[in-house]
Amino acid sequence: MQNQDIAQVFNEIADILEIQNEDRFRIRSYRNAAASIESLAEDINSIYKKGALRQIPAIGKSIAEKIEELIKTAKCGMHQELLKNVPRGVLDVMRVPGMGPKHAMLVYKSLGVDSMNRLRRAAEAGKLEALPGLGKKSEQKILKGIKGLSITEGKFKLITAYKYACQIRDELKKSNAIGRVEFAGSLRRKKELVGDVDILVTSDNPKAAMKVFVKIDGVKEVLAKGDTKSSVRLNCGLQVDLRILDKDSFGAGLYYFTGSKEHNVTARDMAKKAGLKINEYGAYKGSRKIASKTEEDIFKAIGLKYIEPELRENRGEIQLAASGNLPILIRQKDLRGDFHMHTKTSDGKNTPEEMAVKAIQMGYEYIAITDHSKAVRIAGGKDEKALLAHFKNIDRVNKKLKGFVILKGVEVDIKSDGSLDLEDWFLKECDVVITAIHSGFTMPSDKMTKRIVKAFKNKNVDIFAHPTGRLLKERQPYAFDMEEIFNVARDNNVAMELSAYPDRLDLNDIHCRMAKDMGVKIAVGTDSHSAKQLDNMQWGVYTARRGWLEKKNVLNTLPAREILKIFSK
DNA sequence: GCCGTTTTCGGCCCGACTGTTTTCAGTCG
Repeated sequence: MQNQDIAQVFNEIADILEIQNEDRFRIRSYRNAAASIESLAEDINSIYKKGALRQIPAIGKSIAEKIEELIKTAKCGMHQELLKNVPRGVLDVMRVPGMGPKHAMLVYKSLGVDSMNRLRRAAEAGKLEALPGLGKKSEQKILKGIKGLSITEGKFKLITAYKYACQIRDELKKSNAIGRVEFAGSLRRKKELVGDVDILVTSDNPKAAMKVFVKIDGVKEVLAKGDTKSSVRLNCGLQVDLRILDKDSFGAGLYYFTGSKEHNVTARDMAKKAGLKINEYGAYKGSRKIASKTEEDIFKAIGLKYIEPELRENRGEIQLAASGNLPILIRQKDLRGDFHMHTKTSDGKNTPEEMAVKAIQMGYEYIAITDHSKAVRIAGGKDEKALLAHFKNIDRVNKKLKGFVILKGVEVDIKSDGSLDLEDWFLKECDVVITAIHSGFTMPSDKMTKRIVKAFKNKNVDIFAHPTGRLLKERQPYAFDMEEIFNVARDNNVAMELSAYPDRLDLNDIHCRMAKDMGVKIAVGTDSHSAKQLDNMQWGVYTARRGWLEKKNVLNTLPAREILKIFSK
């Protein structure tokens, strides 16, 4: 049982308790526990072995016992009992927008609806309309909701959501009815996947502003329209919410709607204990408003240092903001180079020189060119001899460049037995050796761990690229023991890559934080296959910031001569 | 069910929108 599996059990328990109309605070406890487990960096099995379950936030006696039961038996008695009353299909039904616990129970009890299919059939047959509390409009909304689920499968990659959000922002800015425009929600926190886009604006004429919003090009349907809030769905399936805020309380609203929900709850709770109150209109002492204009004002009023949006996940940031010990997050301008990219020598589109020109424009001092090794044939991987010729070419380009250097590197494949795809004598010639897995993704965790450890023991290896191999919304990460790999990486001076490639973002935020805590260095690389893709660095920086990384944790903040010293080991 | 620098008992965030109602419940973020 992995962290995610256990979190899911507690979420299902919460769902069923909600359907059964149980005490809402008890329900929240299970939800909090699930969220807490999901955001753990460490494997919960090893926490259990250390006897430290109770030290996890939101885990008390009762839930700790259930975790133990799940680890030992892969089942939880209470969960099984609850599922006897409410089939799992009823929980699926709750994923439909507009179907909450009350309606789910209603359609189950009265119509026997226990699956998404049955819900669709009941709605199509007009059976929902007749139920108390539901009507024709609800039925239509539910039908639409079911369709929407299958189209979008929920979430969008950050880069995709950002692209749409920027288009809408630019349209809104053209209108006279709209003043300031800001993003909020998970988009502003730069989560790797975004469920919907939140946009906040000021307006002297809210009615006109809402009219502009719902008529923007690309809007497929209007889900809700009010004086302060409207929601639309775009043709691509993405939901966009617009909220109109007062100028005087914009900061309070921005803070509130940026979330996360868990962060807000903890911050409000803390404010409350200090005799204050915060809501989306301001911070209050009694009935007197003491701050509202900017986020900075709100933080100051409740006695906190400013918390960057990427940190607002209730992972300890509020406590550190209170004591003034927040990390100073890395910024893109701290980066002096990019370690991971391909050229025409393997599967890239540009030459080393073209890559260098773009990198110089970006203000970098160096790049490493790291083409594929021969085993990755599909990507035009090359052998030692071809790569040496390619290095000679890089030498020629380097002579032309002033104050900039191209490091000679390779992305060498780790074969299934853990050996590397190129000879040691060649790897010694390289300035930078990246290693990565490109095949045999399905081997069991212990075998995969051994495979990676063996590769790390090769003294020439500097960086482990896209460590988990996951592709967002496409491919699950392959299994290995992250804690052991981090230990071996630290002891052998191997850096872990944070791939800025927008489909990868690998390591993710939680693993970045774990690496930082364990003293493992991170190298942010774009894995670019064209000069233009070097711009993808921003997505890596966002994930690094979500992972609490500071300048000192990231290798490519160092000048080239220090990098060469470290990589020569 | 969890939690504790006012508490081991008594709290636990709260406002907007919708649809179905005749003053509000359900859902959402």
